[in-house]
Amino acid sequence: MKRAKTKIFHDFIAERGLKSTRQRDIILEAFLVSDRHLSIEELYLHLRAAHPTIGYVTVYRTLKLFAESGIAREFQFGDGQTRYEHVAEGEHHDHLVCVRCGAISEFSNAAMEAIQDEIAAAQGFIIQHHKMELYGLCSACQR
Amino acid sequence: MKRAKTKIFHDFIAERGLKSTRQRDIILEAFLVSDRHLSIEELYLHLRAAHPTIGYVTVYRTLKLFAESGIAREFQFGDGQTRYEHVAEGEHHDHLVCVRCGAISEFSNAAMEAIQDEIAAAQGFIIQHHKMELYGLCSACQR
DNA sequence: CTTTATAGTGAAATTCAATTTCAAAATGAG
DNA sequence: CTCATTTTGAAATTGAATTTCACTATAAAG
Ligand SMILES: [Mn+2]
Ligand SMILES: [Mn+2]
Ligand SMILES: [Zn+2]
Ligand SMILES: [Zn+2]
Repeated sequence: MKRAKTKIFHDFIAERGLKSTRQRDIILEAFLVSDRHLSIEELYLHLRAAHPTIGYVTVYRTLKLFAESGIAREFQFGDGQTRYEHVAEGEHHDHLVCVRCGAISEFSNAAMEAIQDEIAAAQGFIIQHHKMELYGLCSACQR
Repeated sequence: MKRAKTKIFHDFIAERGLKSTRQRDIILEAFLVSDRHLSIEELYLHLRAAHPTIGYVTVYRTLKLFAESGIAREFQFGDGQTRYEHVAEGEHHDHLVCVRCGAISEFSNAAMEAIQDEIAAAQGFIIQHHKMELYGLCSACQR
């Protein structure tokens, strides 16, 4: 799946007449290897260890491109930082966010998505995307 | 219900040893009379017409107090502004947000809330609050 | 009706992540 | 290789949220 996302992004770059650069490849690799919901700052700091010359702005712009190309989703979990995760085509899940430790876990529920469609249909509304997040205490933080 | 919220807020003010001020009463009245999802800026500009001396910061701080007292909820619908709406005790609803005209409509669905509880229970997660928003085109914007 | 301690107000300053600007560097088509 | 175009990264800017601070208002006490 990492290979698939890499291809999707490279195709996107080609289609748009953009250029393939060393920085984009490095950022893409680091992003795909992570299984976290990374903020720009976090990914930038992580990269800086091995690649001190890559700038914050390049990480920022590249994550935006990932989202545009379809290999990433952008989130606001309310901690003041925009976060990104890589997702496979057609895949979808929502999140549980621990308000104490910040841990983020995932779930996917067909019944819930079906209800959303019903609600929208009832109001003649066409859904483009949605936000479904449960905030509270993860099991580890309940002690 | 406007009376009820006014009382709740005044009780809150009293309990916390805060003071009753002309500004807070004016802001409360304007807030309760509206049925919109107001940003700080919007409420501030609206108030300024009749009360030019009330400052933005006071509106900001007062809306925060409303939220703390339980008569208001705070939202981020992704347009870069924090929004507030007044809600009755125990009442709950979620939102449909039109990405074109910004219209916000509401819904409430017991089955959906029940599924949320199941999902959290399955992961041993304790929900404190949630975010459920459907983004897309309202019926008026589909032409 | 004072006095007085405490809270509130509003303008201005600050914060901070996001975004834009710009001059220099890199890419890749021809 | 050449050259038009894109990319990069540092620095500057933006904009909403938040804090600071000197002054004012509130209300409890006398
Ligand atoms: Mn996720
Ligand atoms: Mn609402
Ligand atoms: Zn936790
Ligand atoms: Zn609309």
